[in-house]
Amino acid sequence: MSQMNKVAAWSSELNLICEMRSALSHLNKTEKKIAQNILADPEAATQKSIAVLAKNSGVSEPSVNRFCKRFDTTGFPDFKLKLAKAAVSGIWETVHPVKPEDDTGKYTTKIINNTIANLMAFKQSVSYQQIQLAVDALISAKRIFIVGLGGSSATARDAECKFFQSGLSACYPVDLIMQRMVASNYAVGDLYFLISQTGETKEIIEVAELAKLNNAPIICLAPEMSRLSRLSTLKLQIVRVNSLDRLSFSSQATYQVMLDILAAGISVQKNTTARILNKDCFKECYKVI
Amino acid sequence: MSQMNKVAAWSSELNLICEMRSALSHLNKTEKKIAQNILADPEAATQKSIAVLAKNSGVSEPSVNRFCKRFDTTGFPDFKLKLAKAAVSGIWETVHPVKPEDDTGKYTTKIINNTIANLMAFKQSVSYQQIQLAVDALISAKRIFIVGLGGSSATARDAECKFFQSGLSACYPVDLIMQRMVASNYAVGDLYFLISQTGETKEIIEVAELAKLNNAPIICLAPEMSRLSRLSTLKLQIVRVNSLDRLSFSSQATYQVMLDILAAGISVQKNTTARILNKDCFKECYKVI
DNA sequence: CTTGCTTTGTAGTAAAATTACAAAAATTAT
DNA sequence: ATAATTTTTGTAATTTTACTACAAAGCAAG
Repeated sequence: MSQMNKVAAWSSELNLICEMRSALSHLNKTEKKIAQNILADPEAATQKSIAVLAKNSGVSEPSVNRFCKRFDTTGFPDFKLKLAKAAVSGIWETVHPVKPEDDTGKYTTKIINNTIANLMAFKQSVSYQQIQLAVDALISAKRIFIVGLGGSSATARDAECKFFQSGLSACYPVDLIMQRMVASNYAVGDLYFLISQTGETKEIIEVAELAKLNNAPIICLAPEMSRLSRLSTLKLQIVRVNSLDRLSFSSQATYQVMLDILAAGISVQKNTTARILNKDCFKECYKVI
Repeated sequence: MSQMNKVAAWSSELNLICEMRSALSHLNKTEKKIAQNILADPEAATQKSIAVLAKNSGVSEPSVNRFCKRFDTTGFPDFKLKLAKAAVSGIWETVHPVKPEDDTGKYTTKIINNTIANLMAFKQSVSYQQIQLAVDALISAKRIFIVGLGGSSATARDAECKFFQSGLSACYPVDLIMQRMVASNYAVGDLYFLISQTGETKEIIEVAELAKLNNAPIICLAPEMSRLSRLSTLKLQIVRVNSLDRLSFSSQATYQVMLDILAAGISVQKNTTARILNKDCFKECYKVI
């Protein structure tokens, strides 16, 4: 009974999963068994019957039932319902690393959830002002040169397509020598758009330094506090949820969304008729998408 | 029974509430009574028992049960669970188009939300079995040729990087002539990985047809029911939340996440030590990321 | 060691959901 | 128009699931 009130007092929090996690240390052994079993995979727990859950946790059914009631639910079915809701809204709370023993379903959902988590973090940290400035700079530039190496080369190519589609003159030189050439031959109206997931790769820093020599404007898409970031005039910083191994998810999806945002901004800012015209013109050359 | 199949076919959509709403016009009167009763207050419906819901709707209990099963749930409790989730997801129910009058903050959050909605839909519709098959096929292939055009060229490049990073022999021929050459010179052990956002672009269909002539295995990353999809031996289908203008968000992020999943699958499946070795070897050549 | 209190499990009960089957409605063919 | 067939809906029985009452086990204080 004393336990009951204690736990009930925390139930004002956001969601069941949070509650359970924070209550964990205050629970007795039977309750802890149940809680840990549920927290190990809340999504899966919502599919189980009270009998299965009890057996899996190594406790009796009434213990599970009592456990549920402690978290101000009317019983097991109600608990499952609230758990399901919490699992949906709480995907981005924690990032789950992919493990070697994960089966297809496990690693698939983990990666999707991790990517969503990353996007949520991005949403909270993104600076509208920086985006606005970037859009202005991109629109007013005569030529945009995009550089990205390794894993970011795909992102660079994507940027080229999207900017071009929005009616800008964008170019992504593929090889390193061309990139250096482009960086050293700055002309007024040029803009460099540099992409890096680390912000530390030697070759892209070189490109930035070359551009810097001519006081060229540089927009970077890179982690904050990176070397590339420091060399740039305008920083579009990407926060990382946390540094997991490369398996668990890539942050490229977030980069791509940033490009979508810039493209939208460009199109919105230029008047709409012009945009449609440009889009159609582009269709002719490329058979878009 | 005929109805059953019809409705089940739509169930690849985002969430139960959307599904019900869009199915509404195709339901018969008994089903419609139930659907309207639930849609009037989905949140409340999750609290009711099948008996109450049946009575409120003026139908029998088994009718409610049958109704639930039409929406690919295992029964009433499962239906309630999915309904609860759908009711929570709130923001993701509808995808918001970017409008010309939107300010920076508006279109930024819209695009992020839309992308998340798309990922959620993807998560619900993705077939683990297909992923498993694709991973198997990729691992056992001697050479993998990737083709993507226009907007998908960036995705193709990304696939090349990711597969390569996982220790596979992947190649993305950039120009069309090379792509055709590669497609017509199939050798045993080759695998074609074709990417298209429409699945209808003439040139990629050509590539698929060339490969098909030699009975080559083709994996496609394309919308379901597209021409490219029909030509492929293994289909990794991407569901679109709905077809908004290209401004509101791109589906490329979802494609990229699919690649992340495949890469993870490959790495998990091959033994871990080999993976790390390959990664390091790759680092030498490329200075990864 | 015993008493009193708390916690946990067993067994029985109640409720909820599902299935099998039959009746009714709707559709089709004659 | 009506008989025959198919589809849809409801009734009743069954099964599953969750809950309650109570008893046994564990624990703390005297």
